[in-house]
Amino acid sequence: MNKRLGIEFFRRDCLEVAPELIGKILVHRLADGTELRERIAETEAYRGEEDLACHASKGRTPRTELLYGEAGVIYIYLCYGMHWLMNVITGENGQPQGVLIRAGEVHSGPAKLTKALRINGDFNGQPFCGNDEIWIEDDGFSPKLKTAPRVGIDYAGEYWKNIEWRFIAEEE
DNA sequence: TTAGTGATATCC
DNA sequence: GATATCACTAAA
Repeated sequence: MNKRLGIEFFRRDCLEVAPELIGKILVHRLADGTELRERIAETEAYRGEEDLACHASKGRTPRTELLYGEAGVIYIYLCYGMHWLMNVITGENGQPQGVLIRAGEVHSGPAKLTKALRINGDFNGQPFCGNDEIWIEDDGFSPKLKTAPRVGIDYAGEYWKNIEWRFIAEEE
C-alpha cells in the first residue's frame, strides 16, 4: 500500500526534502479518474534569499510570494512563455525555499514532465497534501543518488553555480 | 549553434 | 506604456 506524503515531509529543509523526493511517485488524477504517474528522477534544491539561483533572491514579488508560504504547496512557474516548471515549497513559513522537480524517469526535461502529466498553471498554489487531484506517493523504492551542480543558473555567480544541489537517480 | 515563446520585472 | 530577462526545447 503506497503512502501519500504528508505536510510533515515537506516542512523540512529543502536540502533534506530534495534527495528524498527522488524515487517518489508523482500522481495526477484527471477529471475522468485516469491516474498519470511519474517517478521523480531529478530534483534541485533552491534555498532562501541568499541563494542567488532562487527566485526569491531577487526580492519578494507576487510571483515568488508562494515560496515564502506554507510547505507542501505546488509552485508552478511558467518559464520562457511555454514551459511549465513544477516546484514544491519546503521549509517553514517565511522561508523562501523550494524543490524544483526537474524530471521523471522517462522524460528528460522539466517542461516535458509537466507536459506528460498535463500539469498547467491551474495547479499553482495548490497543496500537495489532502488533495485528491495531485499528490506524491512513496512506494518504498529509493534509488541510488548522485549529485551535480544545478543547471541554467549561470547568472547566480560562481559559488551558487557550482554547488551540488541537484539530485538525480542513478540509472543502470 | 540559434530561434522562438510569453509572463514577469524593471525601466521610463 | 515599453523593453529586457529568463530555472527551456526543438530544430539544424
